[in-house]
Amino acid sequence: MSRHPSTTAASPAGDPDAGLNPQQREAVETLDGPVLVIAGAGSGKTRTLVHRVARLVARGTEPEAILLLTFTRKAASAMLERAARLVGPACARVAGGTFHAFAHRMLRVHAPLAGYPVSFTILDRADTAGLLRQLAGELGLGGSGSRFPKKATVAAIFSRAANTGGDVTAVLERDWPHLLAEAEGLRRLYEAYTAYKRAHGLMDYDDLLLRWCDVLEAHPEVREAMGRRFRYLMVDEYQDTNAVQARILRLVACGHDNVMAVGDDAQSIYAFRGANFRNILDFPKLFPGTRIVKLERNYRTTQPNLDCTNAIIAHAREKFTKHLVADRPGGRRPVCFTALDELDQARFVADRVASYHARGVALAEMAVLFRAGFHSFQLEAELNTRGIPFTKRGGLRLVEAAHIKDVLGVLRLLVNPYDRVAWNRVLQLLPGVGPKGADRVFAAVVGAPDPFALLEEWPGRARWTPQVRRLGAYLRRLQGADLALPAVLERIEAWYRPYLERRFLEDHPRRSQDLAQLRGMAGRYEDAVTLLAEVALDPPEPDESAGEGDRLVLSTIHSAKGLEWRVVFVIHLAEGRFPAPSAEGRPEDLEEERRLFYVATTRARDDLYLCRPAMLNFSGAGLLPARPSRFLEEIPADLLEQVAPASPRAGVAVPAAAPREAAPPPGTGAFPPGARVRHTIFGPGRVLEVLGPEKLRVHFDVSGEKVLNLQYARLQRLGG
DNA sequence: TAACCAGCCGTCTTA
DNA sequence: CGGCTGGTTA
Repeated sequence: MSRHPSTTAASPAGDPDAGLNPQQREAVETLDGPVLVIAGAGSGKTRTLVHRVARLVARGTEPEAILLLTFTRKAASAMLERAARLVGPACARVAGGTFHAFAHRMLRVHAPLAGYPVSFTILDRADTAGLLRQLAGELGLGGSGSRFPKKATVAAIFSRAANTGGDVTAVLERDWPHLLAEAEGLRRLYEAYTAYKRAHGLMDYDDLLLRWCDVLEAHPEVREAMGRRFRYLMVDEYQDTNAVQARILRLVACGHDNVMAVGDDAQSIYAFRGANFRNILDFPKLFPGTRIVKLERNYRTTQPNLDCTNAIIAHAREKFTKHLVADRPGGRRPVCFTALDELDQARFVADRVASYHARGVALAEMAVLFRAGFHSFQLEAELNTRGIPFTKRGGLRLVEAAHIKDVLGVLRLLVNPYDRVAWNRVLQLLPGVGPKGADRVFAAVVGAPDPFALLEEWPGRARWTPQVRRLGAYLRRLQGADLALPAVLERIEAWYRPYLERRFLEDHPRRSQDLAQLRGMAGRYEDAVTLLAEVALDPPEPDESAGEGDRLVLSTIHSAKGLEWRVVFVIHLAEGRFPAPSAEGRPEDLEEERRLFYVATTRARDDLYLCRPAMLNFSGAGLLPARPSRFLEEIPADLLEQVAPASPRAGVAVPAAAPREAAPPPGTGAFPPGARVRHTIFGPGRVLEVLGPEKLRVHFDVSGEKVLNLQYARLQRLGG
């Protein structure tokens, strides 16, 4: 590579790095060797990464030799576009994407080294749940009325086990002690699940990273080739990586150690997915000689907003001490709005949005953020009635809908005719075929050299035999037709239409629009394998192709990571909503909830609104007074401008006393016999008997009967 | 014995 | 809206 002195990086417009502060410059100019950038929110870390890419290219580094790993593929391409504007179109050739996409791309070549076929299939969450259900059934676990945990829990346990060496019992002891009674069954299921995936060419999200890591560890020639191919590695959002990702990074950087990791420990919000923000602390151990750079100047927002966000993170138990100082002058205090209820909150947001819009702020420059996907339902309704266009990020996605999965299931069979999850789905579309019938057909498919031909000559005498034969013939013809991807999808849709109409009597027109959209996206991908991987790893958002025009952004906080808007509303800042009830009683989870609140509030450039409804609709229990979120109460009152509803709406009582008084610690009166409840450790259950003013006998779905003392027990009322 | 259907329950975040 | 349950049907 050429070695221009770094200070003379060429640019027609003079110094392209003008305007960078000394810390950013230091990060940009340290081109060789390991660098760790601890960056505060809004400190211009994207800008820093962009300039470093530009600097590398300007001094003659081949763009293909630079690998930029970011949280989403979109973040990578946005950065590369900016870099291209800075030094030229060559930057577009920089390799970039998520760890999972990178691992997938590499495994499409090297999968056989990990004992997998090159045409393996990726299992998403629902696929995993379905497979676990089947395997549990085969092992005689988890029948109705048993105490076996829910599939989502099982999947979480297995994910953690896979990432920590495969010891299910150890994981249970640490994180799910109340499930230790099921350890034996879970261990058997884990082994069956692992063996099954390997035997049938299926990988879940963890496998993509783990198998790629295995290949790198066992094959020095592969990792040396990686080291030669990618000379410069950059990782954004490093606080959200897990131990396996750190190992992959270590292995891919072999031979040069030119790695820059950028992250903010205060914004670590993916622990539930195995991310560990202590990774940041360990980076210097992984890469000896690491240079550490801190970015503490904030360019995004104003001092009053920053005072508020600093106050939030000051309560974090564990943190690097970073005190952000705003670069921008002026600004006003964030507004804390106490709404009567959820409708009032929705109206307030819609009013303000409309008035900003009238004053010239584009809708797309404003965002409403919330903890969970369903928290925005009422607001969506309000926006619809007022005709304010919006787009929603996070929550349920196009590719998770049943009809899309049906169509993709057929595509998966064409790619991998031994994909059990796909067979299951497709076979059960046939009227009369249920789980048992699908199992029987699949059992024969496993040993068949040509599964489609086998179906064509299906010998069974069941009523649905002709349908199975027709399906086999159809699949064989489709496979032989050798069509381009959009044409294949068109054929699948035509075949699927009768089933669609049968299955979704009410709303098949809407669903078939989704299918058309899927077909439209298919043109972008070269083959089915790529489409399926993209859909699993980086689900395309339907709105970005169809969403012309100016739209307000509604987003979960997780999906808002790394983005910013002029005006930000955070809604549902009430106990019971935020922090998430499931974090109750788990100090580590509560810390993560606080960091999540921090991420939300640091998205605002100009105006920040913190909204809390004083009354909330709790499922089953009805409308109840809700205390403000504990995180809201941690902010010193003088840092916020308090706003209450102008006039109470008719028919809605405003709780007169402070809401904290309005909801005393619930006595047994809140839990009558028969009520559905949830306990932080024992999970859901039903009240059997009230034994005293503070004592209840409860039957828990998973762990059976317990006597609880309400003075200590954290019990939550559910519907029912 | 397996599939189907109606009704009920509860909803966290995600590559 | 989707997953689960329990009763009904072929």
